[in-house]
Amino acid sequence: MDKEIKYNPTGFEKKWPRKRLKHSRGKQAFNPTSFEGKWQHYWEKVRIYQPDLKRARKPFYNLMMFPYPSAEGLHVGNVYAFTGADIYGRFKRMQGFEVFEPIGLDGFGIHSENYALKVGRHPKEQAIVSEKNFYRQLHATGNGFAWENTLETYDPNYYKRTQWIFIQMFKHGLAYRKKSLVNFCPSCKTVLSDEQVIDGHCERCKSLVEKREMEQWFFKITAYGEKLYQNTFKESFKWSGKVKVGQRNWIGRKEGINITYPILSDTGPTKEKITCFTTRPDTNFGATFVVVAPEHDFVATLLNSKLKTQSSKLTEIEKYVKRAKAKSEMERIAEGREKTGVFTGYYAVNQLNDYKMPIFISDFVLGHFGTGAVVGVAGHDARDFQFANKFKLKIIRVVVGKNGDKSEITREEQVQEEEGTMVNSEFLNGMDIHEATEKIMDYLEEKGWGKRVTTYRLRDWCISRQRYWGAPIPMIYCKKCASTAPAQGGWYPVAEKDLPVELPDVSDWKPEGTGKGPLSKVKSFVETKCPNCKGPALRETDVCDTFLDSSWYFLRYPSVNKESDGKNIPWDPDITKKWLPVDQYTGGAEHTVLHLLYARFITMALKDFGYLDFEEPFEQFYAHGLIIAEGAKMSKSRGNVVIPDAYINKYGADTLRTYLMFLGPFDQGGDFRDTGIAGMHRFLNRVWRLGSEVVLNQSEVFLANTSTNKLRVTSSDNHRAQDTLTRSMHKTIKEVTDDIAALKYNTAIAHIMEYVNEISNVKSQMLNLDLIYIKNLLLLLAPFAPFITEELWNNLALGRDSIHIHPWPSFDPKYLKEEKTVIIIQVNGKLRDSLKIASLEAKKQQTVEKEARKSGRVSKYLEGQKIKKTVFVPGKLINFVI
RNA sequence: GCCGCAGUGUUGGAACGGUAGACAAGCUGGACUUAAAAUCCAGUGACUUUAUAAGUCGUGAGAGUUCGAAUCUCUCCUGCGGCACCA
Repeated sequence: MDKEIKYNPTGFEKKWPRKRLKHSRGKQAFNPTSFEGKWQHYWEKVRIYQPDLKRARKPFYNLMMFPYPSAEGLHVGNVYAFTGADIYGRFKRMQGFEVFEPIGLDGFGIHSENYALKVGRHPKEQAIVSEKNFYRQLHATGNGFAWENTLETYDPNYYKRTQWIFIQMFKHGLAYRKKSLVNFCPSCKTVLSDEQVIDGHCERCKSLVEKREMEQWFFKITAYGEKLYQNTFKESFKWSGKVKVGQRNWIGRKEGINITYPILSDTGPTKEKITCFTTRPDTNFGATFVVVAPEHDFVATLLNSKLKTQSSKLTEIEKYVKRAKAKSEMERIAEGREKTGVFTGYYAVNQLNDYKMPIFISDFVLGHFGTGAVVGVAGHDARDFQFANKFKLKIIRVVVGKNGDKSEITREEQVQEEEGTMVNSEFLNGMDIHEATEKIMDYLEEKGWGKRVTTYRLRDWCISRQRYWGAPIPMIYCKKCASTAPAQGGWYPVAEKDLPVELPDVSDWKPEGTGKGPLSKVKSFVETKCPNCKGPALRETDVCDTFLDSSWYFLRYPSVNKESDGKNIPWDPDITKKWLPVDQYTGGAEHTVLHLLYARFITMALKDFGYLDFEEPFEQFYAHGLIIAEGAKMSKSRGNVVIPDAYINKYGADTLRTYLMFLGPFDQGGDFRDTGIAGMHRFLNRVWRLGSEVVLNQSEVFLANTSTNKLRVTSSDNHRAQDTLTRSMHKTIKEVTDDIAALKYNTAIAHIMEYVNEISNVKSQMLNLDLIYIKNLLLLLAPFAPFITEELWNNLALGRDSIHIHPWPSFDPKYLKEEKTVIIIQVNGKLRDSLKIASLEAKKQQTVEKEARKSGRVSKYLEGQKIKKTVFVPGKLINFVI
């Protein structure tokens, strides 16, 4: 316990604060606006939130997801997220860690550009306006940000490094161009990544996404699928459970087997083969058909007549494939699950039983999953059944479930997808499906008909955007080199010394949807020299997905003020070694498969390139909850977006912060209400009044007992009250410390409130209130309400330095032990009475039992009854079973 | 359909298998005030009642484990979030 409670005018004057203590006898009204600005300014001036990045001994990197600035500014959801993260950082700082808590703006990208479009301003001009507004608000919320390390993704000094990362990806073969069906948002007029398509709609503007065949830049995230998946199971990977599960689901790892079947025509064997991926090879004796996706190579083989097909059949196939490819996402959804397809005229041979399985083409099979071909087992897969039913294909039962039903499968409800025992499967008969799966896989591999494989749902990250407001992709295309060195494809990265490829300042920046970005119209930008042959060449005119900007920003923050160009990498290696990986990352769960996956991928890649020595960027990730308003998610269209400014002006940032944290558990969010915030303001006002009752004596400072019956307080009253309060204080320190460590802010605040109530209760029995009680109250409250605690700390001259760098209070366990313990008395598990006895006695069954029987409330139940059993929990309860 | 999370007073929410409803909000009554605000005090799960006291019920529904269940197990219902024609 800190003993420094005496007022020390000399030490106090020297360093902190400059303002002279006012011996305010009269109560000052609680007026947060009168001091919040002052402290924010002062904290920055004396740099209490600015750790020594080079020399820190106990570094703690406390990161929160930076906001995308747009629109009207920060909303209360941002304040919620940042406050929750900040409280943890402040707690760590007071525990002696050198906490680095940076903030910046994710201002590049479609979100900000769409807003600029809406308000009719150039994105660059809008960025200046937004930046100012966001930083003003972020200052006002009272977070302990390292303001000397801000970054903005649209700053050329930042995005030149984003471009550098692109180049490294290209050089290491992880960035490539590919023509394929991509997601296209007709409203944003650009392509999107799979992760940015939510339920077939654009993640940003909610428009229905179309499929278009276009050539785009991709990042080979699939190369890291296995690692991205496996790392989530490591014990050191301390992330919110649902985010972990979300990542795993998105990656969609599946173990199975690729089975290769020879292809027959009507006339006999061909040289062709077809490979199907399945996770259920155990059912393969029941396979009766094969379906391939319209994009499958086999279809091409038919269309280019490598394999002969009747001309009428060929026309039919051509028609089907054309229609399937033209189908938009919208039409697919509209069609539901109704199965369509066309028979190819060829058969695949199931070599297990020589069954001739007709080969169909159908768009329910996805070209990009597995091998793009599936083997149909209609009896044990609902989709296969639907298909077989429609095309009148044979259905064979090979598994009998728990219900023992061995009948023929003729209706969809009978399809047996669960556990069971094998039948009609020769050497597998009688085995359970898991045993059979292993057995058949061994068999197929032995025969050379199949090979065990792992597949992933995850697909490569489409990085190109046909927009203006982003980092230009730093690539150059040379037609001449494309013909002389076709292996390179004619694409060369911009020389690193020429970075950044600056985004030209143009007036014609709006997206057109032609498949090319606005930069393609800027001749002076497009025309350049080939880095290879020095001849005329053309720049790439697409810009990077904004998620690339945010996939590495945490690497940059600690190095913001270091040029670190000696090593030619975007961060200082020594500083990075000291601060990374991030110790604690806090953000919204909506980024489960977007930002978090990309950031992990980029980090892994950079590690493999040798630029980093860790592969997971965030040791701990905490997903906070969502703040809703009037029972619904905040959105502009609903008109229920809560802007914090008015509340900060009216009640102060402390009230808003503490109120938000008191709403409920931090990972659950809550509903924002005006009545609740007024209640929190009342609480802080009580704290304020407690702290304002200061009286200076000659050598001592204490809180005067203002109660009217002070004269009647005896010294034994005083002693007893002191004792009660001391116990309460130590208990509160323990509870609040434990709760903050577990991010249980709502209960931490409740415990502080209880403590304040306790002070109020016993105050009238005390001659004066020792300052230690107030001091610890302020320390516990400091992470939640940084301004009011600092102001009172200063007014009461409680320390030489800011409260926010004062050591966190500790508790003495000896005060946690109560002298008397309450023992619960139960009869048959029902509460009948309670007993307050000395703690030592409470551990002895004999004494407790004797005392318990004395109780009238208990004895009336025990009378005339035989006690079968007595359960005694020392120090807790006694239960008579009759 | 699959996976995850949740369901407790009027409301937000507390409760290592051991006093359900901490702490708040709201409401009711009272004190102070010319009045209001602010502040302070008291009450506030439902029901029975002989009502300053005693008792019964009560944590989405039902079963189970246990001396004892909001908490553990199973089945079901509802809500939220994620994935979804993924083989």
